[in-house]
Amino acid sequence: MQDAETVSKDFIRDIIDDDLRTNKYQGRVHTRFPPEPNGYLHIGHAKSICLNFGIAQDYKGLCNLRFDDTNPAKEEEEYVQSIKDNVKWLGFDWEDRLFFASDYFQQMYEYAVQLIKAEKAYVDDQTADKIAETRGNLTTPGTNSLYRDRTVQENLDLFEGMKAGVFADGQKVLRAKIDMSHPNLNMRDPIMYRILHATHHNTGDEWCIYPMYDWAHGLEDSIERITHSICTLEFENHRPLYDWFLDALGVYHPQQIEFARLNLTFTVMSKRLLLQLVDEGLVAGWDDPRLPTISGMRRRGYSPSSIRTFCKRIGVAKFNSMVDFEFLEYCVREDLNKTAPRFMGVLRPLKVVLENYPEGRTEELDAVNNPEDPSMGSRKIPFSKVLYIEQDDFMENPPKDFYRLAPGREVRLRYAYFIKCTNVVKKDGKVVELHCTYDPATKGGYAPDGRKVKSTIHWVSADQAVTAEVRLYDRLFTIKDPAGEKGRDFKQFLNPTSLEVLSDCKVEPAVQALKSSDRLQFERLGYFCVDPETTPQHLVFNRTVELRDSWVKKQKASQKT
RNA sequence: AGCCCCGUAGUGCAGCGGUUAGCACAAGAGACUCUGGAUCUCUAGACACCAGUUCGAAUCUGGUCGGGGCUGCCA
Repeated sequence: MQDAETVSKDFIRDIIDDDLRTNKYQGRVHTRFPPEPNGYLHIGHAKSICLNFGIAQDYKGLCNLRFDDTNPAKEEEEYVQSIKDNVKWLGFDWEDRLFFASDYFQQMYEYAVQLIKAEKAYVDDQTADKIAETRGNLTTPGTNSLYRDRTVQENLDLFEGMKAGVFADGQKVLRAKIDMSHPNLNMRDPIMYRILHATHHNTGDEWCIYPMYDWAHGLEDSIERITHSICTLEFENHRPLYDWFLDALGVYHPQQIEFARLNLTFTVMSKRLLLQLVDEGLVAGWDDPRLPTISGMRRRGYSPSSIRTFCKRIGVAKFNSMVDFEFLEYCVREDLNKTAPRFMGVLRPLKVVLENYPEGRTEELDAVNNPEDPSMGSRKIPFSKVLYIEQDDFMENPPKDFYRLAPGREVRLRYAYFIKCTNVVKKDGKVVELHCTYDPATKGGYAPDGRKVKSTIHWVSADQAVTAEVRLYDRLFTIKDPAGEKGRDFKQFLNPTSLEVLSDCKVEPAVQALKSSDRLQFERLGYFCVDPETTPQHLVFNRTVELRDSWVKKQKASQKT
């Protein structure tokens, strides 16, 4: 499906329009998505992916996938693979433009030599502590390093030594010579290279000096002839540095543009915090369906197009915002409503015996696969004397606005017959079985006498029912902004009931034809998908999202008053 | 505190000197319905504040207030 819809342009596209008008980049539009492979991508990254690849599509330009792998201490091959998978799954194609910052290490090194020769960079022997100390702070300027005025030759020799591995980690750094009293801290002689005797996922042990983000990123963009380098707001203060390096080198100079990152209610959106949840076993892994990771959402049952639509609709701006989780849910429901085949399944079964239905008889009834899309056809569902219905669909003493099944009440079984409850079987005060009568004249769900029922409920024939496991997910946290509580550990806000496993669910036999990751709707319950752990002997479904439920909403509203 | 960025319904965005300030979600009411789903209709709800420029300001300017970012050899 397409996500085309009329959305007005954002400020970034306005800038691009201007640049096109003034022919700033000879009509080119070239963006990039530059993740660091130090974790799994999340919905916030999806926003950036949709922005960067989306702009390239809109303007018939190009978008590169580039791994910003300048820190071997944190980066791993597993992450590279997952990121590639995620971008592809979201529906974007980098074609032959898969790049790594580490591919440019040699060229960056040569650029650094160029800066040294121009007396714009120097090797500093100070310790990390000393460098931090002499940087000054928000209100007081920093002070110059006493190694700041080394000769070009001395710097060249030392830098070569750094590269050759003659120094230990932290013993020396290469710094840009800018201004230790600059009001922007980032401009106080920022570090360009640090020594790290670590094995890099891509370059192995070839290098023991690694470039810092500020030095590397602009070069990567410049080398790839990026036109618009789009990043998040926290890099705003780094833009002067980005510009300074490229100007000092006199190389091709893209434009950095910053936008606000996505925040979602009831979750956390930081790789560091997500890593904690995974490492401490608080969730089942990076693809735990409760996580806002792309892999987690995929396993939860979100479709790529629903995520793309969401990213498009939230827009892009320059102020920090917090998007309601419900909005994401709205986007999946909207998509799945049109695309997911319907089935019947009972989560918490309540046995129903039809007293007047012949023993041993079975019928095949017609059911529509998707009322929103007739082209999806129909299927047969078995019907017999003993059925299961949802426990929630029966109340012994119902309030008057409950219009499902109750003693003496008649309801419709979807695609089947009208039934009326005649008797309630209880055990230890708990309802364990219902006796009902069915009206043979209402086959297919219509009464020839035109009488109406208040509600239609779902059911499964007991003999043919397949037992399945269903995993119900709820929000991972109990408060809107768990990471925003100052001085408190976000983990104390974890929702203890974010996962509920039901192991005795009864589903109609047709679901056995579904494959891993297939998405579906269990009528009246919500959208689900087949978990990868499913086997023919043991079906496992994940609930993606519930259907909107005005009955539940009503109940909650009345509870409050 | 210094520097930078930003303030439009509950939420997310649009509005680019003249609009009854628009859209979507959420909320409320109703219609329809073999999913209390979907769909349709309607309702309520915002320019942070104060000056100035202008015939005219949500839009331009200055100030006030409020929010965010920055003091890693992370990105």
